[in-house]
Amino acid sequence: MEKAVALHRRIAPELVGVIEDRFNILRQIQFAQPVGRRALAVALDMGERVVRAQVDFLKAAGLIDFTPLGMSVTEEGQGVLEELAGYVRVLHGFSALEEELAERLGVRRVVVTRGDADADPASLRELGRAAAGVLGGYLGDNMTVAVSGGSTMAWVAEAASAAARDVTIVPARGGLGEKVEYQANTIAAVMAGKLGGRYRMLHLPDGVGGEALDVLLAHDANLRDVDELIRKADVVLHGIGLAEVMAARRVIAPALINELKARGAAGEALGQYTTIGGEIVYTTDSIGLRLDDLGGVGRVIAVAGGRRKAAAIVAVTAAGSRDVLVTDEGAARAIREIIKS
Amino acid sequence: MEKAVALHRRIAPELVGVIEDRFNILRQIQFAQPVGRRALAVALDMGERVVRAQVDFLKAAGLIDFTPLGMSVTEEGQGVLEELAGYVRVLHGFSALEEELAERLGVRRVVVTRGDADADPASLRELGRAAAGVLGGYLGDNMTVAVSGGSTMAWVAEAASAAARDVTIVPARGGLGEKVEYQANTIAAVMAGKLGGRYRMLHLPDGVGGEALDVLLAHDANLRDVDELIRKADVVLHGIGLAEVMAARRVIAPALINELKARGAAGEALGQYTTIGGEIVYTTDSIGLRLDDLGGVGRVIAVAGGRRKAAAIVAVTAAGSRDVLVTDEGAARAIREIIKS
DNA sequence: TCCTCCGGGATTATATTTGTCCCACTGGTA
DNA sequence: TACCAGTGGGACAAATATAATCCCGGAGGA
Repeated sequence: MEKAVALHRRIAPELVGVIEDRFNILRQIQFAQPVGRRALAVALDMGERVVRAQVDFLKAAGLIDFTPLGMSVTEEGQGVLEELAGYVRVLHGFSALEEELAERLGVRRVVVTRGDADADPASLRELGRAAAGVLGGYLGDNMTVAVSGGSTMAWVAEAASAAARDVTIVPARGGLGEKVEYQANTIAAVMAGKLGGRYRMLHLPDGVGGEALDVLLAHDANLRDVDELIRKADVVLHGIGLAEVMAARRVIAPALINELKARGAAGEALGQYTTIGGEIVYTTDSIGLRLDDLGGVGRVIAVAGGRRKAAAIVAVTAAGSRDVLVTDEGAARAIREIIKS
Repeated sequence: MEKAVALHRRIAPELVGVIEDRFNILRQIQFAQPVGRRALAVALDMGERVVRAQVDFLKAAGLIDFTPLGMSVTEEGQGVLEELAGYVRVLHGFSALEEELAERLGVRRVVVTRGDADADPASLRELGRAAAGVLGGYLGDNMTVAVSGGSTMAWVAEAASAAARDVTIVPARGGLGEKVEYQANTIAAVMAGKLGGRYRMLHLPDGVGGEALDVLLAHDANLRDVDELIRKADVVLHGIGLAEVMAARRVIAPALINELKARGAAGEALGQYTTIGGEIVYTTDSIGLRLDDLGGVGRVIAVAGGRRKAAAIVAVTAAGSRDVLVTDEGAARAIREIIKS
């Protein structure tokens, strides 16, 4: 059954709603039988004509009977209803989870994909595809997109496809010295390629702060230019990291790790470390967007998968990423466990 | 998977159509990749725009890739394709069976329902519903429908629902003295009630033939009237009986049974017994339609289920019932075994 | 070099869905 | 008895989705 549902979601997602509608109608009829078309429409908050179309179908399928007193489910309909309940439960699994997480995390929208990035790295591909789809939905002509680094974001860039013209991709924040293919600059370039747009780079060494940063900004027009572009981005797409993992990559690792641990940092995003309660406890020196400074930008889309990242996701969404969260089933279920308590 | 497929067929038949289309397109792409939209449309015998809509969907779902050389299936698409193949195989089970039987039996159309009437009498209900649906498809205003007797036909009558106005239901042939609820007269009346039409009766005692029949016809205007109506029927709906079972019900049973056995009678319909080769070996005395005399009427729909009836179905379709056969899975598979040899 | 076929865009024609009435009828109620 | 609320069914215009049929610039192959 699960296999069939997964296949259904994959190959004909537009018909998920049809099955849901018919299930709801059938259930409502069973609940209130004998009931009329109009009463049904009111109870289900659907148009009378829509209800009618579905109800005519159910009648033709022999699942309900029409009498002058109203409609009632047949014996066969009863049987189908029970089987359908199981199907819809599976079908609904994710959307229920999505709604629950959206509410509990205070995020506008949550998208859950199948799998668990920790258990099966291949599911990152699907996560990336889903995030790319969300991005496509928000993208318009001449927009600017700011992207962070990370392996997850690399998959998003890979899966992106053109949905608008003349987009500009910029790194969301100054560089973090890791594998080049996971750096924000690289990801911006790859994504620009996939989207058929332009990209700008942010050549900023790691760990530059204070006066040094001021000097750099004063002398580098390009840097100022890109920084300005970033702050006006229409869409920000960022990954979420585990605090300890991200900290371990930095030059000042030992000292930083201890400090973060002492302060209870759980997640990292856009150069800032935050506790599970949403308190920001450390900010790396750089330019560009910070997690606590997303006021000037448009939509913010966070992407992260794998159950190990659950706490980090909770932390980052609590601290500021308020629009869309794209995650996977493994992380989603772990998040639910966390926020339950 | 089987359960889900059955559920889909029941609750969202349009879903299976969509899935089939997308499966066919995906398979065709895999077969001919890289291939263009137009070439696909020709190969699949579909409109270019239709192919395009589906292909756009498959692209958005990440199952195929577009390149200037044409479309090709992605790795993910490959996986989905394999799962889909399993789904469609289950789905197609019946329609493949239907087509095979239609061809081998020389019948225009075969409809197979789930179950086996012998193993599970409840499946007769579904058989009846399917037959009623077929009937509804052929029915028009002011038409005349001739129906035979039998328990199967009783279910058909029960499941009938109005699809046209001013229909007249008549018994297809003079009475056979059995349970009143299975007599053609009764069934005509029930069906007329369900269809909101009129019915005519054929009050003819069993086993009346020769001179006695002539005398009756000469004196009974109603009889002549109904007989004429029957011969111009637009749709004939009849059951199929096992030769030995039907013969056993008759008054002259012992002698008749032996004779039929000697002549190799397998099936009975409309008062005539026929061998599996289609040769009619005995005709009961009565008026109305005979199996070998369906020239003047419109569509002929035969309804019978249960694997024990397989040979009888083969016999009757061979003898003359040439339009539609509605049967169940049990009978259908048994028929396939018979006609294979 | 041409020439075919590719994906994508655009426009028009056609179906389908949807909202919104009305109608005749039925069962319960005053 | 006469009503009345609620039923399924019918009808029709408006809105929307779908389909047919072009055309276009461009990439590969001959």
